[in-house]
Amino acid sequence: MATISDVAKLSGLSKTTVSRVINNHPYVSDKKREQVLKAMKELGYIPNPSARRLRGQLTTTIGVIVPRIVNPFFAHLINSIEQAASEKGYQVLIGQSYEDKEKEVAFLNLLKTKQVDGIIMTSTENDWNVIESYNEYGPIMLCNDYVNQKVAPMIRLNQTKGAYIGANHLIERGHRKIAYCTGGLFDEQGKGKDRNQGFQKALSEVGIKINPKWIFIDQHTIEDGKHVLRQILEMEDRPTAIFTGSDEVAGGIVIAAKEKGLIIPKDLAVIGFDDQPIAEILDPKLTTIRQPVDLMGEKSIEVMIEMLENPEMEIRNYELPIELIVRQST
Amino acid sequence: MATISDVAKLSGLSKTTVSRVINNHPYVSDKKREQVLKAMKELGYIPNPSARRLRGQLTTTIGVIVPRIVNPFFAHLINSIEQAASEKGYQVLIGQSYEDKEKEVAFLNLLKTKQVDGIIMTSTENDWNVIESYNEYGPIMLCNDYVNQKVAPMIRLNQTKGAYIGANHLIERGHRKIAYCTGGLFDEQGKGKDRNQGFQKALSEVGIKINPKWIFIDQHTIEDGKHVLRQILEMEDRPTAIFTGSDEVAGGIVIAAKEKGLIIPKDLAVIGFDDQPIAEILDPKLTTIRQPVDLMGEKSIEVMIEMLENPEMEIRNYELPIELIVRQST
DNA sequence: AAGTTATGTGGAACCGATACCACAACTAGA
DNA sequence: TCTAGTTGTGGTATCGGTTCCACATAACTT
Repeated sequence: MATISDVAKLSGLSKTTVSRVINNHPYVSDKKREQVLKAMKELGYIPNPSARRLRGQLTTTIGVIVPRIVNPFFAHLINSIEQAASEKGYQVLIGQSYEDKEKEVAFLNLLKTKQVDGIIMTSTENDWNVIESYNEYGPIMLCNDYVNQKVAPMIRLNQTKGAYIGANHLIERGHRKIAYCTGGLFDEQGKGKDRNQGFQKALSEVGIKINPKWIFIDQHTIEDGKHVLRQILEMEDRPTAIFTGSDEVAGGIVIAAKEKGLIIPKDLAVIGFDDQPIAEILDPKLTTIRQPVDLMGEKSIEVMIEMLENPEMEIRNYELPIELIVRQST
Repeated sequence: MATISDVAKLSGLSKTTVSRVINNHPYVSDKKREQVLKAMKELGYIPNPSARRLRGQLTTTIGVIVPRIVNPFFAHLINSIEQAASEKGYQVLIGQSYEDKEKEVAFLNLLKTKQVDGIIMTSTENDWNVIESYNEYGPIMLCNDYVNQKVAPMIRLNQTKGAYIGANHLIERGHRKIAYCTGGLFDEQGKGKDRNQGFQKALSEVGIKINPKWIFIDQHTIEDGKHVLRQILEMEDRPTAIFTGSDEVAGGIVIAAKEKGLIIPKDLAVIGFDDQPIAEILDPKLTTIRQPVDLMGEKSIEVMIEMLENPEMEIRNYELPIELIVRQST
């Protein structure tokens, strides 16, 4: 592998001049610039990122933490972040936390060792005070998930509103016995709590009391959804509609319901969250709450680069529109 | 951020000794090892990977190229590779080629600059002679996709057999008018060609001639599948069954067919490929050919590490089982 | 007892880039 | 014409590790 010294030697110039050409510094004559460029091409030279990272500050790499890429929502989010980043000349380093605190910390350490310039977190496992301690090594921001303190820039959706319009839609369809599936455990802060609030608000506004038996927590996958439906079938007093925190769980419910001979939405109305591809694949197609993934990615990169260029930037939240997509499952 | 010198100073020893402790070298007395460990903990020291990469050889990082992570098949493949890698103490660096030759080359360059120890390619965009030129900088292997020369270790499935058993299944169900969707263009080598052969073999064995009007190339997405169905509907002489190169295309066909009032499998039998989650979500559930993603990931890492440890290793192919999953769409 | 070999430690060069500093040459203003 | 500023170039220290080499001491051989 050719090094900067090889290029310097071949072009008959110094390493400094070569470095200036690489980095588009001023004060290099056109003639020597040409010489360097020619030598670089001839040798197939590529600067060694390790050396640059070690010496310089900027790595032009942004880290993105997701819980798991097999979740299509996050796959699409990564995708949109990467697209936006590459337009700005940044690379993206993907890390999966697998919902594990230690894995998350391991990834945050990339900031310490200057492997990435900044980190976009799409989920948080550790408490904020743990994460915060890494902030001195580089900017950290949140996209999708959030904490309810103004500690870092956040790209967020109004989850309260999302859950509210979803629940409201069910109420407008005439339902009063509404079940609720959430991904989090009890979620003292962040997405889960806000959705809970939106859901509760919609119901209490029309005087519906929530039946605690119809609350399902820690539901994530299609399998979880199937299991929820089975539980519902065993109840004497069954809900007529169900609000879920993800299209996958909703999908599981729809699939299992059909297997058991239920008609959707007549026997059970189901509403999802995210507007993932699965929502259109299901039969009946899923009514869901759309999260604008592409916008989220774009905005994240925009804000991240702003932070990188101006570390003293004011911390603020960016709220993106959330929208109800009515299809056939309600 | 603490450096090795800080640790050396605090423990009252030399950088050399600290380095030996980090790397588990012999010839360090227990007493000094303890001192170093204590100092490391006290400072929250983490070795800087850039510095290690720059000087040393090993990066304990393996690169994986996929076309795009939003394709669930590849998301799962990455996932299984990452799981296996992390068990062996390796990290994984994910690169998306977006089916673009230049992006693929850019990723291969990580090998040149010692950012990764080796690369696992799950798809190939460039000709092998382009890719081969990077082989001198580190091991390259193929997983999923392959070329028909014994140039690099390959983890592959017998695609010919896969297509053969799929087509055969349709024939056994009584179909003689069978359409064919493939992902590749004309695919002079690799997966596409082998599948074509398997498909042709099954048909010609029972004396069926292929109708060129029923061959659809370059089909990848759900949308593509919908489009294929519309084309079929416009034909005077329609196929009664269709073999597709991916569950997504098959899914699109199923969805569009239902919209047009066709009954599957009565009016049209559909068979997919990959056994992705979508196969079980669809209604009717998709008959498909399963690729053992978890096995593929495990085996890839096993072989990659073997290559890293023994560069002179014999090049061979590893064939994994492929299997027909019969559900409701045929 | 003298000569090997095994064990333990530190100094310093080195990996490949960047950036500070010194200096040369040229341009412009007074 | 002289000083001050602009433009262009190279030498060298530096980033944070690893590794070669020299050297010291302890443990075995004959």
